[in-house]
Amino acid sequence: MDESSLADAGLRTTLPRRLILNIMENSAQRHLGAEDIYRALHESGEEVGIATVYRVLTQFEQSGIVIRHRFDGDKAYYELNDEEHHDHMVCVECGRVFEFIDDAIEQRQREVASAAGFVLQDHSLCLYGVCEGMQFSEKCSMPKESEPGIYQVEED
Amino acid sequence: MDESSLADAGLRTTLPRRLILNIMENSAQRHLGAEDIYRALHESGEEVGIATVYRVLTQFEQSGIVIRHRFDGDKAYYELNDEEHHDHMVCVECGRVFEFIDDAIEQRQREVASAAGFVLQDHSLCLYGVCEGMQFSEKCSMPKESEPGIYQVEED
DNA sequence: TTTATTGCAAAACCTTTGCATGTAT
DNA sequence: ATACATGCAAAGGTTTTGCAATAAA
Repeated sequence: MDESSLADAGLRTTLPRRLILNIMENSAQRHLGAEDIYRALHESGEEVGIATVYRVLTQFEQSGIVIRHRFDGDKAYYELNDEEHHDHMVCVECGRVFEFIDDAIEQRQREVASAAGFVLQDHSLCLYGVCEGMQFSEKCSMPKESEPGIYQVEED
Repeated sequence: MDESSLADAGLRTTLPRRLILNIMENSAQRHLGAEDIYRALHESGEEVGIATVYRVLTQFEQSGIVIRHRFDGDKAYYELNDEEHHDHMVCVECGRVFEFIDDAIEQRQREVASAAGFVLQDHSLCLYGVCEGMQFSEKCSMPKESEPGIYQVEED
């Protein structure tokens, strides 16, 4: 995912767009809210308006550069679309977001949709619970989001 | 689910609470937004403030009388908690919400969580697509929500 | 130069809250 | 009588929009 994705998406290569793309690529957190990005911009001295952040994120979503999530709260979270579909687990204690892939669930969803005559376009699955780290300590000790963190469960 | 559920929940039996419970029990739509309920109240001549609607729905959720969903948009939808867990399919064309139960998916979620050391508390799964009715006509011809509409897919 | 993009402030939208009044127990 | 519930209006948080100024093509 480099800057050419902007051109590919039919978006002019502007400073705000390059900056936001950069932040999302280099953030320790894969899942960022608009306000997080706005804050990161200002912390690095870049004066980009919050309206622009929202507009850019919306354009990024429409062109497939990012995926917008709305886990459980009232604000949206954005993550780069790495073309590898995954679902999410959110720790209700520490708020951290984990990703996982499970082919059996994916397959089953297709069957459910098909059985109901539904043409499946998309889905969102989010598990809520307490992560391993928070079960035994105040501080979460699970791998950071910036580390490889996709759990692939073995098929039976 | 009758009015005694209010007492069971430790909530005083007040007019607004009875009215809202009634609307949710008798609505053709199982999934209602706060505004929908507010409108229904006013259409039947009951003067209940929108703040009360929100407060009552929050209390209902906290006492397990209703379940709050936040499908994809920015507003919340509430449905009576019939004690039978199910997931949802939302038609992106007509907006109708369908319910389904799939034990294989439920089981697999437990396995995924467990494999990640996660203590699972809850989950939300929503499939998005085009319902059968909308594939062939302008008008959706799928069973109305008020009719029995839970799709139970056979296990393999 | 032409068209898209930005910034600002204002508004839209859904939801929550403070406070005085009213109601259930 | 007491504690809880309500209505109103005001405020909260997030996201969108109008419009004049600016920058990319």
